[in-house]
Parts: sequence; C-alpha cells; structure tokens
Amino acid sequence: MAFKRSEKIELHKDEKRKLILETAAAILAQKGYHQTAVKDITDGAGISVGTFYLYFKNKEDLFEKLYDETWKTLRNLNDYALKTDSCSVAKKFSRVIASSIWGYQKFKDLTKIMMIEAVGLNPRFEEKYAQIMRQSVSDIESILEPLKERELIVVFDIKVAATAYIGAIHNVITCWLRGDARSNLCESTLPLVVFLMQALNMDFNVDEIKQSIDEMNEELENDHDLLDIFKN
Amino acid sequence: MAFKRSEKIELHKDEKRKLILETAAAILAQKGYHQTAVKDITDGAGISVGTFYLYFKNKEDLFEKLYDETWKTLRNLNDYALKTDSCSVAKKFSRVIASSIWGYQKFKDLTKIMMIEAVGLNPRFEEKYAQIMRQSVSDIESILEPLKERELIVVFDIKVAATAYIGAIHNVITCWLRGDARSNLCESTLPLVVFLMQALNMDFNVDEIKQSIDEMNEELENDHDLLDIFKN
Amino acid sequence: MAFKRSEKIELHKDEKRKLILETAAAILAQKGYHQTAVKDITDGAGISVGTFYLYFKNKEDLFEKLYDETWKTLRNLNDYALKTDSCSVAKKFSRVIASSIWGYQKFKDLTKIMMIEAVGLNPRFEEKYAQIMRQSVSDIESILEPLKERELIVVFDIKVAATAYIGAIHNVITCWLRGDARSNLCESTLPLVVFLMQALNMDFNVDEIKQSIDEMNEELENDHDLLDIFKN
Amino acid sequence: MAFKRSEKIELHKDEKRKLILETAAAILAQKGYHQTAVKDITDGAGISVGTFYLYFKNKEDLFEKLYDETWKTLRNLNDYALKTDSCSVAKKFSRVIASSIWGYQKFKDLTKIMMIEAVGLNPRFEEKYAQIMRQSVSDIESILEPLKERELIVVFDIKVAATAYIGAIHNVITCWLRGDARSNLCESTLPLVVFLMQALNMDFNVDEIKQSIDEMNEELENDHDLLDIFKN
DNA sequence: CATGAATGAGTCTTCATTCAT
DNA sequence: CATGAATGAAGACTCATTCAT
Repeated sequence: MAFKRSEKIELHKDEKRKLILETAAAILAQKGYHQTAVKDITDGAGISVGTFYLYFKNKEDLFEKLYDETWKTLRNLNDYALKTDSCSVAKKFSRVIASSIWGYQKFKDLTKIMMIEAVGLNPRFEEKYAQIMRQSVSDIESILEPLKERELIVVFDIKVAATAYIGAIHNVITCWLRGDARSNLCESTLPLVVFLMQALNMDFNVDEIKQSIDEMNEELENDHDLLDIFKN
Repeated sequence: MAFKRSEKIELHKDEKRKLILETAAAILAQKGYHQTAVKDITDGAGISVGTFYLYFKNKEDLFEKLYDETWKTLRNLNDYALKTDSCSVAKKFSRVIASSIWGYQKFKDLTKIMMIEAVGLNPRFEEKYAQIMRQSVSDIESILEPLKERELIVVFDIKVAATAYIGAIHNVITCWLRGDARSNLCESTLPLVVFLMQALNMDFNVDEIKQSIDEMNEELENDHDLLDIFKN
Repeated sequence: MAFKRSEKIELHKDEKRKLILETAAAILAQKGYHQTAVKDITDGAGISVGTFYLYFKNKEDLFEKLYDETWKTLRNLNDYALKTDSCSVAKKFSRVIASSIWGYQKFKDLTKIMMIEAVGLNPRFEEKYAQIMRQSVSDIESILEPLKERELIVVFDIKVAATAYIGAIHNVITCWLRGDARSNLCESTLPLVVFLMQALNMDFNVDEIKQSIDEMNEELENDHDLLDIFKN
Repeated sequence: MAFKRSEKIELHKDEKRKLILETAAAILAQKGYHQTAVKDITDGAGISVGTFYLYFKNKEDLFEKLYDETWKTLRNLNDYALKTDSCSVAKKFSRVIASSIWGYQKFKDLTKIMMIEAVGLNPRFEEKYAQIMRQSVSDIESILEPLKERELIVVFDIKVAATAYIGAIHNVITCWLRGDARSNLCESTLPLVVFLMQALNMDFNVDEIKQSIDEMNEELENDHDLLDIFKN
C-alpha cells in the first residue's frame, strides 16, 4: 500500500533497475522474503511483472543482487575507513567499527535483508552467508595476528576471538534492527569499541577513540559518492 | 481407502510425538522451513500425513513447539549451571557459557532451527526471536549491573555490553553450526570465556576457568535427565 | 460444545441407535450436513467413532435413515389425520394440514434436515426428495380428482394445483424454520387452510375449520405413541 | 513450467468471466456445489486453475456471484413485468407470474442453483436465501395490503397468504426443475395464476389472464437485452 | 522495451472410514 | 461390543514465471 508509485515517469534502464532494487529493499525488509510476492514489488515500483523479469532473472536473482551489493557497500565502507594515513591501532579499530555501524544505520533496509532475511533462506544463501561470515572472521584474524605477535593484544585463540568480535558487533546492530530502531545506533559505537578493545586487552584511550569515531562519522556524512549503493 | 498398519513397533502417543519432533528437527535443520513439506517430515517419520495433524495443529505449530522446547532446554541448562554452591563470579560465567555451548553442540539440529531457521521466518517468529534475544540480553544486564556497582567489572554501557556479550557467544556457536561443525565446539569455550572476561575487564585466573569448564562439561555428560528435551 | 453427553450410561443397542439419531438430528439441523463431521456427532453422543460405524454404514447412511424416518413419521401423521370417522371434505383438509404443521413444529430439527439440508445435497438425495415430492403431489392429486368430478372444487389443472398446494404449505413451514422459529407455527394453520380452500374454490365454514384444527391439535398432543419417531 | 496458449479464440476479460460463469452454472446445476471441484469448472471452461482465481476470489465467491446475478435478473424480470401501462390487478399478477416462470425456464441452470443448490449450503448462504425469501414475501405483502383494504381480495392473514403464494409458485417451478424439465413450464402458468387468483378470492376473467400471459411471453421473447444476465 | 493474462506444479489441510486392541 | 489412532485420497488455493501482443 505504501511504496505505490503513481506517475509513470519514463526512466532509463539503470534508473529503472535502481528503482526496482530500492523498492524491493524496502518491501523485503518490511515483509520478509517469503511473504513478499514479485507482484508486491512490481506494484510498489509501478511496473509490470513482465518488466521485472526484463531486469532480473528471477526473484532469487533480485535478492542475490541486493545481497551482494549490500555486502559490497559495507566492505567499501571498511576499506574506506582503513584507507587513512597510518595512525594508532586503536584508532583504526574505532574507524572500522564506526564506519560499519554508520553504514548499517544508513542502509537499514538492506542491512536487515542481509543480516536477518537472508539467514536460513535456503541452502544456497546459507552457504553464501557462511562464506561472508568466514571472510569477515578471517579479515579480522589477519588483523589480529600481527598485533598478537607484537603483543599489542592478548588473545587466547585468534579464530575464536575474531568470531566473537564479529558476533559482538553484529548483535548490537541486529538487536537495533529488530526493535530499538528508533534509538540512535551510533550512540552504541563508543561503548562497543571500548568493549572490544578490552576484550582484546589492547591499550586505548577513551578520548582518542571517541574522537576517531566522531571524525569517521563526519567524514562519512560528507562523502556521498561512497554511499550510493546502486551506482553504476 | 486407508490403513496399512506399519510394521514399525507400536509407539505410544508421547513416543510418536517425540519421533515426529525429532525427525522434523533433523529435516528442518537440513533443508529449511520453507523447503520442507509436511510430507517430507511424515515420510521421514514413517507416518501418514493425517497422523501428523493428529499431533500438531499445523506445520507452524510443529515448528513453534520445536522452537519453544529448544529454548526451554537451553534455559534449563543455564539454570542448572548457576544452581551451584556459590563460587567466584568468573567461575559462574564459565559454567554458564560452558553449559550453553555444550547444549548447543548436543542439540545441533534444534539449535540450528532456533538460531538460524527461525530468524526472518515470518513476522510472528521474528517477534518471538526478538523477545528471546531481549530477554537474554536483559538477563545478562541484571548480572552485570551489581558487578559494575561492586567495581568487579568495567563496562561503559551495560546494555551495549550485554548485547555484545550475547552476540559474541552466539556467533561462535552459529559459525560452528554453519560449517565448522566437524570441529569440536567445546574447544572454543575457554578462549571464548577469556575473551569475554577481558571484555568486561574482570579479574580471572585461566586455570580456574579451565577447571570450571571441565567440571561443568563433566557434570553435564553425567546428568542425562537434563537433556531429554522432549521428556514429558 | 452443546450436545456433550458426559456420563456414559450403558445403553442397549436400540437406545444407543436412537441416541445417535437424536444427537445427529440436532447437530445436523444446526450446522448442516457438510459442516458436520462424524466426530461432531460421536462427541455429541458421547461415543467413539468406531461405535458410530457399528450402527450405521456411513455418514450418508445415517442421514438417509434420519430422512426416511422423518418422512415416515410425517406420513403417519397424515394417515392418522385421515383415519377419522367420515366428515366433511373441508374438515379432512383441515385435519391433514393441521397435523402436518403440528408435526413439523414438533420435529423441528428433523424437518429442517428433510426440507432444507437434504435439498441439493447430492444427486441421490435430490432424486429421493424429488420422489417424495412427486408422491406428495400425486397423493393430493388423487384427493382432488374425485372432488373435481363431484364439482366440489374448481381447479384448472389438477397437477399444477396439487403442486402449488404442496408448495404453499411447505413454504409456510420452511420460512418458519428459517427464522420465524420463535413464533408459533400453529397460528398459521387457520389462515393457510383458508387460503387453500379458497384456492380450490371449495365451500367452507371458517368456524368449522377452526374447530377441526383445534380438535386435531388436541388429539395429537394426547397420542404420544404416534410421535416417537425412533420407536420400532 | 507453465503456459500453453490454448488454441481457443482469445477472449477478452469480460467474455472469459462470462464463459466461466456459464460453465460453472451448468456444472454446478448438474453435480451440485460440493460435488463440483474447481478443477471441474476450469476443465469445462478450458482454462487453468490459476486463471479461475484471476477472475474469482475463491469457489464460494464464484457461487455468490452466480447467485446474486441470478436473483438480480429475476427481479429485473418482475420489474419489467410491472412497468406497463396501468391495467387491471389480475393482469398485473398474471404478468408478474408469467415473467417469473418464463425467466426460470430460460435460466434453468441458474435457477436450479439458486433455488436448490444454495439451500442449506452453509450458514451464510442459508441466511442469504432466507433474506431473499423474506423480501419476496414482503414484496407480495405490500401488494396485497392495499388490495385487501379495497376489498378486492379476501385473505385471512396477509403474511401467511404471501408466504403461501410464493411457495405455490416456487414449488411449481422447483418440481419442474427437478424432473419434469422436458415438459414446458410455461403451460403451467395459466393454471397457476388461476389457482392463486382463487386463493386470494379475486375477481378475474380467465380469457383476460390467458391473454396477458401470452402477451407477456411474447414481449419477453422479443426483448433480448433483458436476458443477458452477465451483460456488463 | 513493456505489458499482464495465463499457467499448473506444488502445498497444506480435512475427514470419512478402518481395524488392531 | 467398543475404542480411537492411523490412514491417504481429495481438494482449495498460491505464485513464480512466460510470452503473445
């Protein structure tokens, strides 16, 4: 009922594709994959079912595109956060976590799809999700490894630590997605970073972290290109 | 037009109900809720469709029963872990985490259903899951609160800490469920507990923790009554 | 929910059969044939499904028995009404109509089953109903025939007149069954008889008719044997 | 996995809807509501099950549409019969009855559905049918009322008379529907009208009535627009 | 490029009937 | 005689996908 586009503006291929993806994101996030019929999406986007199949191979294909692009965007955010003049380790951690959280909040619909809808959707997506998780974990592992060598952190088992680390962040986001959504997720960033710094037994200075987070958020707000998930 | 008394051993109502639940748990965990037809379950359990509906109102009802019983069992495990002669805080934490992990491993199928399948199944279950998560988080909060008062732990924001704490544990389990399943999840218990103790900045002694975990596991292995999830 | 017999009184074959028929009559009249499951009837009668099939071949068989016995009873009533020392024709008509109406009211449940439920149930019952209607009509025809010969009535076409005659009576009853049921059907007897006497252009005296109706009703109220539909 | 553009002539939406309704009318009239599966109707109409649900919400919806349209048509016929330059009361009665009978004969299938199938179908339809009967009766009542005032008819109780009146007509039609169907129902019109005129003790002239009936039938045969029940 | 009517395999669910106990 | 758990055929309805226009 919402999402109804009335005036059929003539759009170019890319714009229409983007329109479908955005509409689908909103509807899928709200109703869930199985509760959403292709017709719901096409009605929402003001196009015909036939047109939908001109842009996507099938319903799962659309979902996969949405999923992949979401993931790509979130990874881009991480890359961006790390692509900074070298600075203290704690600062880097802060930037990455801050950017992730900022992104999840910015793309709430997409995030919900990726973190909640896609889970347990079907064996294919489960594997996809598992792979992504594995990659996330292994990314963190490769960051923790040298830190451990240099005795900047204290961890018992790197793999477990990385998994717990990711889980801590994800759960803060997921709980927010599932209900606290009115509150400001970004306010959780600082406590979360502190929790994780402590978990790794890393030296840190709260003020420095706080500052890094604020800087990161500000940077992100000003670099709009980064965010346009559907660009190109 | 009906009948064919199967050659199977005649089972009593409760046993048959249990048989259906167990069969369903295995199939649902493997194929997923939407990919599993009622007939898959009945075929698996060697009963007719009609019989299924003799024991459960419908497919969702079965799932809900499975879900609720799983959750109840896991909570029982926690209660059991805490129902011990008072001991150090670190020891209690260790026992609870160890028991959870032990339970998840023991009831792999059920756990997968609860932690992966039920997520994003439909609005009703999403809410159910959200409620359980909220309760878990708030349980932890009420444990952390007094510890913080007594300055036994250092946390910036109790709610965020509790959420991160739960997420860390869940993710270790979930990742294991999703692929590492051949490995022994229990080996992750010690590193996980250490990670979390550090995260809370709590004093702890690794050996003591290790010992608590081992004790806990041993106790659990010997108290078989606790485990029979479907018992009466 | 109603109809629940709680104390299992031990009954003899015939009594149990009667119990089932009576329970079925009440439930079928209320919920309709297709909306009533065999289990509804057995629950209502406080017996098991198995027992039901000990007394009746199947659901349709029960219905047929109910149907036939109802019809038999109503015909008995007609016979009884006519089995009187000869009297005026108008009086005879009055007695028959009065007895019918009295019976329909007395056996409201059964009547509803026969006149409403059975209609359009399935081709077999349709034919059965048609046959009964044909017989009713032809009964009336054979009454009207000699009257016409003797010029005591004026009818254009005996068959049409008989059909219309039956229809008039039935509709008064059916409308009552379908809603007016709180009102007293017997009050409609006099106006109905007058309507029909006029329709046949027969000489009649209102007071005499009124008296016949009253007499008939009184007789019926006092002859209880006649009514026990399940007797035999 | 779908399609097979049938070789049938492509029909527009309204035509296809009409095709389904007509097919359904024929099959439902023959087999009865509960004995007819949706697939029977779609097979009969040469369409797929899916298409059926494109045109009707569900099986009951189809039946209701059929029911309502039938009733509307029959009422239209009555209106048409009365929409004539004023004439004698007897003539008006004749025209209305003639038009009804003519319509029932013309729409045999539909009539059977309305008058036989719908009876006792389920509580909803029972009430619907009851309402229609109540309305028919009350229509007749409001016609009889003034006639009684003006002493043009003699009736004892208007409500009973109206009910009997309707019942007489209906039964003539219903009996015909149920078996006499080869014979010509219209031949019953004159005797029926005479029966009813007499029943109301109304003055009438057989020849005039006969003429009115013939005129009515002729008019109806020539006004084809009136009949297309599914038109627009 | 766009449309949307048509398709039909696939699912859940009911319930009359049986028969081992 | 009585029981009621078990059966499975039958039927209503959904929805992703196609293709003639």
